[in-house]
Amino acid sequence: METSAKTDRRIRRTQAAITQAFLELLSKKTFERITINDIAKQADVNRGTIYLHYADKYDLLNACIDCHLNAMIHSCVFTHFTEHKANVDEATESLAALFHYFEEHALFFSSMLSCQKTSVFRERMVQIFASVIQKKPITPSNNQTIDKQVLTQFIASAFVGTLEWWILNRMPHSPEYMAKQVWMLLKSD
Amino acid sequence: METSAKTDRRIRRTQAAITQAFLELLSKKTFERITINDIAKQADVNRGTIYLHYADKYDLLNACIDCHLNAMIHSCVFTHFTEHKANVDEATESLAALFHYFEEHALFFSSMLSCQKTSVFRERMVQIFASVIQKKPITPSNNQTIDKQVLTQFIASAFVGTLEWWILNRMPHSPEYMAKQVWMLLKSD
DNA sequence: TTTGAAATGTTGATTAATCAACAGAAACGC
DNA sequence: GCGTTTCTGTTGATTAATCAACATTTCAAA
Repeated sequence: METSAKTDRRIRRTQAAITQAFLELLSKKTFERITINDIAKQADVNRGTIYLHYADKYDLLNACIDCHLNAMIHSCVFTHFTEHKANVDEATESLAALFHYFEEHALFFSSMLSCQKTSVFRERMVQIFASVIQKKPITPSNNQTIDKQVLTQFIASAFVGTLEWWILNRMPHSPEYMAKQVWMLLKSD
Repeated sequence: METSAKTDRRIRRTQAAITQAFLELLSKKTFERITINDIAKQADVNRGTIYLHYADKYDLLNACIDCHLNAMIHSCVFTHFTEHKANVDEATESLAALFHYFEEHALFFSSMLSCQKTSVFRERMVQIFASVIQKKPITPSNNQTIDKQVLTQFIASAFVGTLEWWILNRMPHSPEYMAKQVWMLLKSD
């Protein structure tokens, strides 16, 4: 992803404006009711310009999902809690950071999770978490005959499902509390 | 000032970005210490682009002054307090709105007033207030042999001086209080 | 159903912004 | 003082964004 290194400043600016405008609109309207005209007006960009970057609003949606999931992963020092040395403090801090990211962008995630494309978005969430988890040597303990892939999918699904529940139920607990709870559950595996 | 009607969207955007960046920088550094590079970086604009719109940073400063003084005049329903029917409530409300505008943009005005170009900025302030006052039929009462121009200059100077004192002394009174006081003084003339 | 308004996606010509490179001026530390 | 760095203002070639216009399509209301 050699993004911002050499890309023209105008491209960076307009893409940022478009995606931000799109997210702003997503906090007011549902995805289906958002038009290209709306986005262009909100982003202060010519309507035709949007088509220079995205085929249609579905393409834009996917790009936004990519961007956001990527930002989410990078927002927390996510690598910590999959390391051998299971430093409890570091791990829960990382998890809390992740929950904080969700809290901060709750509008986006709840929009994504509550619209028709729920399953698509959930699948992509699980996928990206699974790929992150898979990169790290997980669960040195309890190494009975448990398939690594199965375990990865198991953890990722549990994680995403918990996040989804937390977001859609308007975050009934604090990020720190959730981080603690999830960490305890992860350790027991 | 047929500004936004037909001007290219890109011009509007970049000029807005540049002037806003300039104001943001003015709240941190003094004018003399601000470089074109700083402005370009803050505005996320190529350095050369600035020269497409402004000859140098002094030209930019003047343009910003124009813009800000214009916005200030239009921010309050300023016409009220120069009308015949001296509705006290409306007048003080307008004045309070004006003081509120100053309070909100105190950083800009204090930067302008406390730098070397104090006199230039003050003169322009007096000038614009005088032109606004002059447009309206003022002081129907007490119409002794008082030259209208003299009166205009008198009021404008008093007004600007009071604003300047208020800003540079870190706004020791509330906008409402100042509006009341100034209105009482204006009525006595 | 028909009509009218708004959204879509695309086109070509035009314009603004970018980038890299330049030479000269000012500012800074040694 | 001198050398280094940074800022300045300008250049020309290149690219991205704009605008107006177009034919379709969608959609809501008469």
